[in-house]
Amino acid sequence: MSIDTTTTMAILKRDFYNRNACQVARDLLGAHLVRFINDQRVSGIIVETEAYRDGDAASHAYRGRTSRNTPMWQTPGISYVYLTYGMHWLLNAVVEPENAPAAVLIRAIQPLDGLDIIAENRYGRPPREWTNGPARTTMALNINAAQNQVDLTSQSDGLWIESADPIPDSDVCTGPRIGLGKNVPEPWRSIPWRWWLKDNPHVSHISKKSNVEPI
DNA sequence: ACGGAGATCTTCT
DNA sequence: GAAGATCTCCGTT
Repeated sequence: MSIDTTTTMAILKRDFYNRNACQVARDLLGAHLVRFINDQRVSGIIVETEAYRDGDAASHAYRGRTSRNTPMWQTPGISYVYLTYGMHWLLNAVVEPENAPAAVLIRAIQPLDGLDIIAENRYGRPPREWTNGPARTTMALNINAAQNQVDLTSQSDGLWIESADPIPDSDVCTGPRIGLGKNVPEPWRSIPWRWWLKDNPHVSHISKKSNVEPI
């Protein structure tokens, strides 16, 4: 789909995040993930997300609160950044009311501003592979442990999300979440809690093996 | 284009 | 001690 990038942006407020993770994941499609690096704006359009909810066996929060997953219980609208596979940082937005552990994983963006910085951060890779995955996205935007538990509703920490033109349902696809452990039981294993923009070339490469169905 | 394996280390059992 | 909300490289088609 083509995307209008001339819209006037507004930073998403806490109320936006204080909702069911599935609704937030759906509505984050098309929003702009923005990072400030060396006084330069680096951003991308969110094109793929996943929801993780309370009681969800695939969620980090499922077996209770630990030092790592504590942000999931905290104020909606903060970040939850964690290290996976010993080497990759993944960015989540914490959602739902405080004490209801839930988050939305940002799985892919379409590069928008600061392409020179993104190219530098993803040196040697073709543009198509700059941000088409959750760890590729954090590498492109210099996101790591320093961005854990920052306030996404404020510019003060150099990482926030802005609203843009709403995406119609006809341009949204859903499917099962990617990369879940093989011991994750049904219905969580195949529940369609991943959302992406139809035909967008920047969705995560690893997800392209999975099924593709419109809402 | 696709598939398999290694990388690498924190977190929790 | 094992398992990850993954990426990259290197093989083969």
